[in-house]
Amino acid sequence: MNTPPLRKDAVQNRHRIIEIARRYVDDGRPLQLNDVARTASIGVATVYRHFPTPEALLETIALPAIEKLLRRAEHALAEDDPWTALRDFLAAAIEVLLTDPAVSPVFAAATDALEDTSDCKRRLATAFAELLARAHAAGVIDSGVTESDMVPLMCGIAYAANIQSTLDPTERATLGLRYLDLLLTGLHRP
Amino acid sequence: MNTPPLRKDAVQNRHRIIEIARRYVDDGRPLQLNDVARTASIGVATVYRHFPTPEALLETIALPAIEKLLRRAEHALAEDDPWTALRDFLAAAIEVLLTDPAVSPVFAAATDALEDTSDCKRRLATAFAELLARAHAAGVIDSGVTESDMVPLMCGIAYAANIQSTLDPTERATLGLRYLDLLLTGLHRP
DNA sequence: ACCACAAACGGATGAGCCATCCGCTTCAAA
DNA sequence: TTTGAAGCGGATGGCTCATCCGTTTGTGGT
Repeated sequence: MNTPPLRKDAVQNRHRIIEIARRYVDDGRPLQLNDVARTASIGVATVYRHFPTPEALLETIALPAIEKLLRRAEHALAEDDPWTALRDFLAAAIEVLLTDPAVSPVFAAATDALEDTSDCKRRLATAFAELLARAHAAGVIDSGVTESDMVPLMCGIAYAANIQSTLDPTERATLGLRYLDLLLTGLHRP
Repeated sequence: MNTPPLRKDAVQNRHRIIEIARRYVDDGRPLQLNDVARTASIGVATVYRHFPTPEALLETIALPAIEKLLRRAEHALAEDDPWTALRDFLAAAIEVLLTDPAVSPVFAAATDALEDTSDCKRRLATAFAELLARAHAAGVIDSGVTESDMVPLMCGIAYAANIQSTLDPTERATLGLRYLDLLLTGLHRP
């Protein structure tokens, strides 16, 4: 099931595509494969061969940030106080969502283009479910709220902060953290 | 500045276009003007003449719902208790946002295609600002939250509820109201 | 060093969407 | 009924998308 290693010109092209694509998402330009190919001075077909759809490319771009978030979740599991653990992780999540524009579309998407993305999201969901379960067990959070509420709610906060298109990314992140705080006040049972 | 009345064949076409377009948004299909024209058995140019962009058509579709919301806001201003007034209005807003798929993109858009839309949004903002000011004056709401927070937050809640693409519109509305409740718990100062 | 072949490349190309332009039709005021 | 302005429609050129296939390039074996 494992694929043979890529040829060295292929890996080079792949990196170049990812590098150019990263600029596109950072600048908020739409990720059009033809366009990326031209900018990268690489044949269209090459880009399509590496990334069959814009989503696949976007997921590749977003993966490192999602993996980072996964590590944060696992790290949070080491924290003693369940509420602190949950809150800190959620703050990290908001920060990632608002800092890297590639991430939120990937979380919002119903289906994933890449196996890696699904894996990572699944593991993240597991870790987060554990964080939430501990908070529930300790009685520090509204008993009605589930894991399948939290992902959309986080995306919703990111969305709300992102609508403020006049603000720069840093300000948006701050705003997002404030919104999170409002929500958490609503969820917290001291 | 006021335009001459439309010819009767023109108004008929206009209605037909709106009627077809309404089906498109209700079904979640993308609102492509060429496509709408073909479905309506009307020339492409006619559609483009009435609605220069998809946004203009969408705003026309959404306007009645937004006007309804405006009336709800004005109605809420008659309510005595500032918190009840605010809460009821926000609940109505969520309900509209989640019931009519045309509305949230119009609110999320940074600029409006139609003068009418801008007018209506502006008046709604004014009424809402008044509701919020009363709540602040009565000290029943977090003092830091402003009107320019609330619109995005409402859109965020709608967005969060809409991500649950497996649910039907009614269930999504219920979910949205629950999310609103969580947020309001965080905002309320009894 | 060379060969052979698989892997990867690139761009020409056809399919499909968008929106405009302009010759024709229809309405309504006189 | 006439007349001209308002409205109509679809052919069309520009643009994006993604595939196909002839050519090039890297690699493992001799």
